[in-house]
Amino acid sequence: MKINFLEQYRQQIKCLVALDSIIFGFDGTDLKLLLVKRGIETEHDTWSLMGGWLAPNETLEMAAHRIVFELIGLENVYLEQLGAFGDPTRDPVERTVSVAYFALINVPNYDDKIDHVFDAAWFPINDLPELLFDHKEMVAQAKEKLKYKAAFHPIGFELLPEKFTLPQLQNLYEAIFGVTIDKRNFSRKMLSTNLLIKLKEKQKGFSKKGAFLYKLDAERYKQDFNAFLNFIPNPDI
Amino acid sequence: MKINFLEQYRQQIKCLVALDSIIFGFDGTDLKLLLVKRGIETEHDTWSLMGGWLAPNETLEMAAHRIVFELIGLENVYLEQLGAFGDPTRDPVERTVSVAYFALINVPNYDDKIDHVFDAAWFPINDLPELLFDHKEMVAQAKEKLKYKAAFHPIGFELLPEKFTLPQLQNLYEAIFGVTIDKRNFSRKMLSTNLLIKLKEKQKGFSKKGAFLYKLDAERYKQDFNAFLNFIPNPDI
DNA sequence: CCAAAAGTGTTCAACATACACCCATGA
DNA sequence: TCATGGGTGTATGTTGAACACTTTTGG
Repeated sequence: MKINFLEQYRQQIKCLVALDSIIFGFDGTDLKLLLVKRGIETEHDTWSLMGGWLAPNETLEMAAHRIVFELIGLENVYLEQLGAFGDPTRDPVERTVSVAYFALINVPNYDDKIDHVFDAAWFPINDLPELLFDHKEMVAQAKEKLKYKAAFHPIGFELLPEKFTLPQLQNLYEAIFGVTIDKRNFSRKMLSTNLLIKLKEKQKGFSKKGAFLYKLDAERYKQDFNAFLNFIPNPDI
Repeated sequence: MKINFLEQYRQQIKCLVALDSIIFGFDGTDLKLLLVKRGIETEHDTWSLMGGWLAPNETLEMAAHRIVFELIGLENVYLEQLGAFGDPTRDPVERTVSVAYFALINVPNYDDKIDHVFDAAWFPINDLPELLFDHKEMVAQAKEKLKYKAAFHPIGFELLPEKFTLPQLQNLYEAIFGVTIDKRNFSRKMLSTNLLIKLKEKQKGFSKKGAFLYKLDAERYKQDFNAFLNFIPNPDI
């Protein structure tokens, strides 16, 4: 039973290891997904997640960060692993195991950068084009995971600019969970977490009255990784 | 920017792809983990998760099932992906990306099979030996994920025999979440799900009075993948 | 008869939900 | 002045949490 252990390693197949990132963005109203046009001949009209290859001496997470940076110039985005996708038929060119990550960014904050990237565009989360390989399945899983996490953790704030209004925050949660929420109940519940600091300024230009801006209480945000909301309607993962 | 796409594939490094399974078991009282002694010379005294290599033409999940079957003879276990672990230093022999799965089984149901497997043993979940590579981290993440899932889904039942008592079920939840639960509140909440069918038999031999046995309502169990319990005390994942 | 585990109800507090009107402003 | 979106309070039902005694029976 016990064979030479180097032999055991030598006999095994090796796979290409790819990284694909599902990048969620929020523009204050709608939840969106950032896609790129695949730069290879056979699939040059197909939209795709941000993908690239694992390099020697980097961790999976480092690779995911590097690829997002190389493709669209974004650094320090919130990235979290979704899982590995390894169906032998998923990439017709060669057997590839892809590790998917999802990222959360605020659209207006980065718009100038992304605008200059050729063949990258935001799509409404519920109206996506055809996607490469098994990327559709990856997106579906990422949406579910986002729901789950957002129900218990304040990760939703990663999607917002530094200063935001309560109606924006409510739009975000409604987009994530695909529900409508009573604004009175929403504001009471949200403010009761004490994670928000009300500013003196108002957002101008969108509504006539203007809405008060809030920012995160950075201290509490770091410590309070407890269950804090309960908007999750039907956690099916 | 657009280079030949086959060239793009050819330039990349390839990695070994391993699968490691975290196998949780429950014996009616304690939550346990199934480990094997690593069968290679350099590490022959180190305990390890159930691991093996990805074969050509199988999916990741098929491979994980095959490996669990080959090592301990178990089929049709509940398996769910935990994620990929790819630190370049995690396996000192050669660069390996490992995809971890966790499994839930009922200990007494399979004890006869596992007893005959050389170098496999159950360990209490809170008293584990040193583990190979990054397996300790994998176990830690699996415990967190188990908490999360068990809070919303009836997956806990995978760990129980077909017939079980309410005190057993309560022990299980207490072991998963590391808390104590009031038995009156527990039984009321659990029975209110209508997922349990009370049998006429009692469990004999453990307590003097004997406890009524229950079984799952298979119909409802399949449909009712909704939030159904709320024992989750502090979901930190 | 006694030790050990099983079983069972009530009260109180906290939270979720439902619901409607006035305010501020730009056009 | 009016249309649009922002902001606020209350009442009701549900749910979670805390809490102690009786029952059964093997040893």
